[in-house]
Amino acid sequence: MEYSIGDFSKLTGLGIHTLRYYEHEGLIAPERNASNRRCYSDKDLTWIEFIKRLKDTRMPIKEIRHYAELRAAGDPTLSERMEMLVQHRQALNEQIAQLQEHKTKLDEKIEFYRKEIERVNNTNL
Amino acid sequence: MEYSIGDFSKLTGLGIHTLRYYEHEGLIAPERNASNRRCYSDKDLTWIEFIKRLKDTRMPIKEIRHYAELRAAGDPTLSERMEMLVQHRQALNEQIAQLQEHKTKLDEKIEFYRKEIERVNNTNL
DNA sequence: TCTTGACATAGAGTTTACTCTACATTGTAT
DNA sequence: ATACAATGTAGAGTAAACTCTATGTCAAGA
Repeated sequence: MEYSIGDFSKLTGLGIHTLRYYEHEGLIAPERNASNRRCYSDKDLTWIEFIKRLKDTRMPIKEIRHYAELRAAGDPTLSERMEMLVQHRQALNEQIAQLQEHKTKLDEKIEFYRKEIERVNNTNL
Repeated sequence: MEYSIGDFSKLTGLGIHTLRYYEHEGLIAPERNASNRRCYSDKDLTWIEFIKRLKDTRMPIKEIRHYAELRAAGDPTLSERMEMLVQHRQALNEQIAQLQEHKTKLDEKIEFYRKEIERVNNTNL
C-alpha cells in the first residue's frame, strides 16, 4: 500500500508538519509521485514505528538520523547499526533500572504521606 | 549544615545557573544570609534530590512548582500532595511498562541483526 | 589597602523538537 | 469549469529547560 501524507499522519499519529520535519531532518525519505506528492509505503510505516521507539527511549534526532543514514547505505553498515542498537539497549536498561529505583522511592514517599495524614487527623480529634 | 550556592552546586551536581533558575521558577527557596547570599540547608538538599527524581521521571517544572507551592503551605495540603504523587506513580508505572516493551522489541531487533550479519557473512564466502 | 574570586540580579542566548504561517500548486467533487 | 481541500516549500514562531553574559557587590587573603 501507498499513503498520502494525510493518511500516513493518521496512521502513525504524527502530525503532517512533524512528518515533513522528520524528512527534512533526514529521518525518513518517502517516494514522490509524478506531481511531487509524498508516497509513504508500508516499509516507511515499519520504519517510522521504529523511529518512535527510539524517540520514546530518549534517542535524540541527531542520532536517529545517523542510524537512518547507515540504514540507507545498506548491508555494509549492518554491524555498525547493530553496535548502535546494542549501545542503546544498554542505555535503555539503565533507564529502566533508574525508573525502578525512582518508583521504590516514590512508593516509600507515598507511604510516608499516608501515615502523616493519619497522624494529622488523629491530632485534630 | 549550610552551603553556599557553589558548594550546593557541587553537592547536587546541578550548575549554579540551574540552581538560580530553579529558585526563579519557584522550585526552591533557600535562606539568605546578612549579605543576601543564598544559604542552602540539608533540608534543601533532601528537597532538591526529590526534585531531581520528579524531573527524571518526566514531571514538568510547572507541575513541580505546583507541588512546591503546596509543600510550602504545610499540613493542610498533605492530601492534595499525596494525590499528586499517586497520580505520578501511575504515570511512572506506565513509563516503566512502556520501556520494558521497547526493550523487548529492541532485543528482537538486535537478534534479527545478529542473524542477518551471519547470513551476509556466509553469502560472501 | 588592594586584588581576586564567589556571589548577586536582570536579561539575552541556546538547544531540541516540534508547530505554524504564507503562499503556490494540484486533485477531486459538483 | 470552478471551487475547495490536500499538498508542496520556505521560513518564522513556540515551548521547555536550561546556560551564559553583563554588570555590580562583597569578603577574605597577600
